[in-house]
Amino acid sequence: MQRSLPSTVGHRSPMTEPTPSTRRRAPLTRDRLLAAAVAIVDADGLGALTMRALAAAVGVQPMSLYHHVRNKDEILDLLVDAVFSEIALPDDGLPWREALLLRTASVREVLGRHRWAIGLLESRRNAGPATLRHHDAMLGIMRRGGFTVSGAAHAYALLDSYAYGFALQEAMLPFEGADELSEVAEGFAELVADGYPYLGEMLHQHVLQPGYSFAGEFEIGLDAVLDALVRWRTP
Amino acid sequence: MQRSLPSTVGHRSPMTEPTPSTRRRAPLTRDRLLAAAVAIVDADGLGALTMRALAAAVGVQPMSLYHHVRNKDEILDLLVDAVFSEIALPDDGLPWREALLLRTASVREVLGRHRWAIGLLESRRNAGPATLRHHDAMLGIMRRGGFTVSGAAHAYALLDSYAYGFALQEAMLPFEGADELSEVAEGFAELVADGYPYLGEMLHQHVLQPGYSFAGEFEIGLDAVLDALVRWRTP
DNA sequence: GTAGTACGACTTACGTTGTAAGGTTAACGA
DNA sequence: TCGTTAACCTTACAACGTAAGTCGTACTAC
Repeated sequence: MQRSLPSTVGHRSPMTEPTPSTRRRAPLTRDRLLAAAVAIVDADGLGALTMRALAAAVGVQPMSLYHHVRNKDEILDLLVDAVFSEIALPDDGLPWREALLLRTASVREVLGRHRWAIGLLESRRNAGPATLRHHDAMLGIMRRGGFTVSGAAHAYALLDSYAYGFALQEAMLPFEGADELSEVAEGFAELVADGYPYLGEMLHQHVLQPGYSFAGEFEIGLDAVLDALVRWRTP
Repeated sequence: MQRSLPSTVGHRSPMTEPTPSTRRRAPLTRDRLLAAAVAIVDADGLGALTMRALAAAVGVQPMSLYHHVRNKDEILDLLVDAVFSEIALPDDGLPWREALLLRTASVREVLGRHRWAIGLLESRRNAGPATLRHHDAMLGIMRRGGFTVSGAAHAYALLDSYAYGFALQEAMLPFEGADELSEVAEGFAELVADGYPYLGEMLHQHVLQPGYSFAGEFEIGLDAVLDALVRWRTP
């Protein structure tokens, strides 16, 4: 803003020379937007994803983003779809149990890599193309694996409930990694002594044992879930 | 600071007569705050819970809230703990399977009643007293039911993954109730025809059948999960 | 009584957010 | 040459969380 006008805002800047770089850069696509958005949330969490920050990341002014997405909500939808597109879908040839195991482990891996994703899932109702493709492929694996239609519905609901819920619990953990765990555990110790006997037992006889990690519970539970699915296959 | 300085903003309002009502109302407690907060989010969702809205609901100015809570985050922690305190904990005398079934159904019921809760869980790392009490009671049920310590850990992780994940999936559904469902389904029909054969099959042969509701999947999956737990009991 | 003090409310103000409204420029088709 | 259009920019606004400070009241201690 410059000196001339004293009081009025003077929306007239000296038009900071058309910034030749502005004119020559690639014209910004939804894909570039999305990639930048993923980078931001991966690095600094969902809270860091503001329209201004995103604009800065791709080198434009905030309002320019609205030429490529309807609003911030649409960006969040794109993020969710991007997450689904990262989940590995096993080869068609694999036996159903192995296929489901691989892809469900992939769900956990992807949700762990993008720890913001679980929080987004809850609020999104608009499934994107990658999401639909993913669900269709999963149903295909189960149908070809001998599950009835309603059986596949039951199995899929159970499997994904487990995967999402596990990821959610990991996000809720008050610690991250073994060192933080022992910190938290110490603080708990006395608190637990009076009033929470079973939590204390769990803490000392299981959680604080060497080699423990909550992540390890995942395969144990997944194995049990997969075993449970057979009831919905045609005999 | 007082009158002398002329140019400063003059923080001096004519002191709108002490509002006798102000002086006579009950002096606002964390509990009243919490109740008002729950009412707001139940009615209009998490987005409607602003410090200003909450203040208005309890009849004070926004900043007065900070005498009772450290910041908004603490309110969210209180909300989560309030949710846990609503989950029914069955009598000690019940057989473990029945007890786990009842309380897990209660989890779903409570998370369904407060549909904002799942979204909050993910971001909260500070377990409140009701939460700790709840976990302790659950572990107690399992330990007395014959589960080993590590077995109880496995079982609890699986059971809650299922419960949370199911609630999360319910929150993700693009429809709510049977009528909205058929709306969405119609829009899907052609989209599904080309490209998503298994989704189409599921839609027509299962989801669109009379009497279908995703909620019904809950007990089906829960039964399977409970069956799977026995492997972690002492023989 | 009267002074001291702490509590619980209030006011003001700041920086940040998403985005509505409209302006400017470069490229293109006629 | 002159629209038209796409992509970008500027300004402005209401709503947010909350820092900082003010003030009336009620409970104490003398």
